Amino acid sequence: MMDEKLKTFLAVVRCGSLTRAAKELFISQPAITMQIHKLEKDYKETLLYRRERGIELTPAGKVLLDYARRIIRLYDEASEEIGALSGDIRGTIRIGATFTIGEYFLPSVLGHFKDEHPATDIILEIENTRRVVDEVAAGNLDCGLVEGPFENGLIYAEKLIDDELIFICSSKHKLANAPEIDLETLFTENFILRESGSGTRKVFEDALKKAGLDSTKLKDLIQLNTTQAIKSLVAENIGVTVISERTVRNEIQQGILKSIPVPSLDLRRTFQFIFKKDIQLSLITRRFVSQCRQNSVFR
Amino acid sequence: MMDEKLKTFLAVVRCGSLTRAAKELFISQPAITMQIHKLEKDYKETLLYRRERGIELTPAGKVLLDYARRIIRLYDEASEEIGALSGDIRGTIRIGATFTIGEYFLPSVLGHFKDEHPATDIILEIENTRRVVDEVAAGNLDCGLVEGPFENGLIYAEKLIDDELIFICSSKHKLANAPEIDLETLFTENFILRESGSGTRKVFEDALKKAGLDSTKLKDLIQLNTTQAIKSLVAENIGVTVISERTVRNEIQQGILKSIPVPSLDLRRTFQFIFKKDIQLSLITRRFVSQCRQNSVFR
DNA sequence: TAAAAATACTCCATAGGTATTTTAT
DNA sequence: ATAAAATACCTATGGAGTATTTTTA
Repeated sequence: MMDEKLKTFLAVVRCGSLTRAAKELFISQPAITMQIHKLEKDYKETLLYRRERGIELTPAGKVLLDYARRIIRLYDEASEEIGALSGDIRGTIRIGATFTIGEYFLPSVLGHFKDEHPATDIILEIENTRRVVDEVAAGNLDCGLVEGPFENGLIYAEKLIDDELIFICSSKHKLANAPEIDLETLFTENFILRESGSGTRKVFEDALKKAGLDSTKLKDLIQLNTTQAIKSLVAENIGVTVISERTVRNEIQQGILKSIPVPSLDLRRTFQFIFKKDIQLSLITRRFVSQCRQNSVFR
Repeated sequence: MMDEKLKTFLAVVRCGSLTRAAKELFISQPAITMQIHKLEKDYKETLLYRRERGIELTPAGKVLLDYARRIIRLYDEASEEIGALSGDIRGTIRIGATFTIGEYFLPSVLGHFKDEHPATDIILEIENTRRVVDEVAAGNLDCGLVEGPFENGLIYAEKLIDDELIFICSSKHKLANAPEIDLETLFTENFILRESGSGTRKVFEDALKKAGLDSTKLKDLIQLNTTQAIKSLVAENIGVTVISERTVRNEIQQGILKSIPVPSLDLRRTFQFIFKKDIQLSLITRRFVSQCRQNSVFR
């Protein structure tokens, strides 16, 4: 089970000698020799230079070492995951997220996750991108969800989704079927926005600031603290708003809400999952990651 | 070699029956039964519901199926890669890249790649992000390098680096030690830029356009078609320029060039490697990807 | 020449084969 | 009733052990 030959190969590399590996694995040294010979016969390449004091890897050995580690890791993860099928998964997961993702997207994911894994403890730390990246790199967090660019050689990043804020109005609004509109014209409309400090509001204000504009110019501001309430008010044609595209995709398809095209503003950002490179993720972390990938808020 | 039991399990799932799998693998049906029983004993879980017409996977079977595929894929890749160590790698790699990456970053990578793998054919298609994404998703390209956000469920994306354009001047320039500067002030300086159509120029003009500004306002424009020449002119204090940060990192560290902080403009983008999901990359593609990850232009 | 790896030889566990029975619908 | 899977039983391969020789710096 689980490819004893590859495990032996890993032990030999780790120990630097067949004899020491034999002691570590509690089998005889000739058994080790045989297993390595079998691998060398299978791959038709010498894997080890036999030196007087221990061994050294050949180029083929180096390639196999990399693959052997990944293969054995998968075997381990498979066992662990199948073993965890019966019985609750226990343990703690430490997640880092930026404000936008942590407050806006994660609550529903964490709800589902806690339902399915009631015996786990979840620690969510909301910080800015730089802090999340640093904490993941330092090993203080199991994974992170960030949207900004960052530089850190210890981090492996995988794109989750792109998020885009769009301007919307009711289908009865006078801008409902308008062609492209500039920001000055749009700013004369009544705006309904999330409160200051909300993720969405922050994305919007940051983009305005980057474009050299001032959000205080917005007219007759109505503030609400839920996306749903804002959508309802916009649908009632009380005003317009800026909102994450994926939260209104259905309403737009049904014709209840309309998107207002504003070409001069870029409100897109890429949500990324980040992990510490070369670290084996815990079972519970892998579960969380796979739930995020499947969750509808990230599709 | 290569875990016959897992291969048998995959064949059984593929065929939907032990008997059919036995025929496909040219071994007896009881042999298949035994191998599956061994797996079930190892993992202490039933893997298959035995139905009258063929089999169905249990939850544990589904988990193992996923891992078995990944494990067998790694075994295949290991064999292929070790086999390729002696003798040139042959074949064709079709790479898609955006203008910015394809013209600006890839040439040096492709140079090295062709040196190390002279027997390969490289097809580089330079298109916009949307086209590259679509062609990779359609299977017409082996991989893609893009910098923009995109939406496509068939695509797996992995961050490569973040690229940032910065404004620079000579250390003798009057802005060399200035604090934050707004764009209007900066635009009164002599600008030295790449020609229209260059990747860097396009990033810059796009960002200006997004910020509602006009690049034609730039004063006394000098145009050159190489980054090196621009760096030399800026160092000679002939003017200022906007340039990819990583191409001047050394000169800034040595104090030859200075970065001019302009807070109102965001010139960052994330370079991403993209692949078609659930497709096994060819050996040559994997080699190219690993060379890109290691190449200094992406660090 | 001394430590480490390879070989020689024996033994037994296990994987595979054929023939047959049991199971599930 | 019948197709498919499980079991019984036999054989042979190969992996592990001990004892010993060969290799390498």
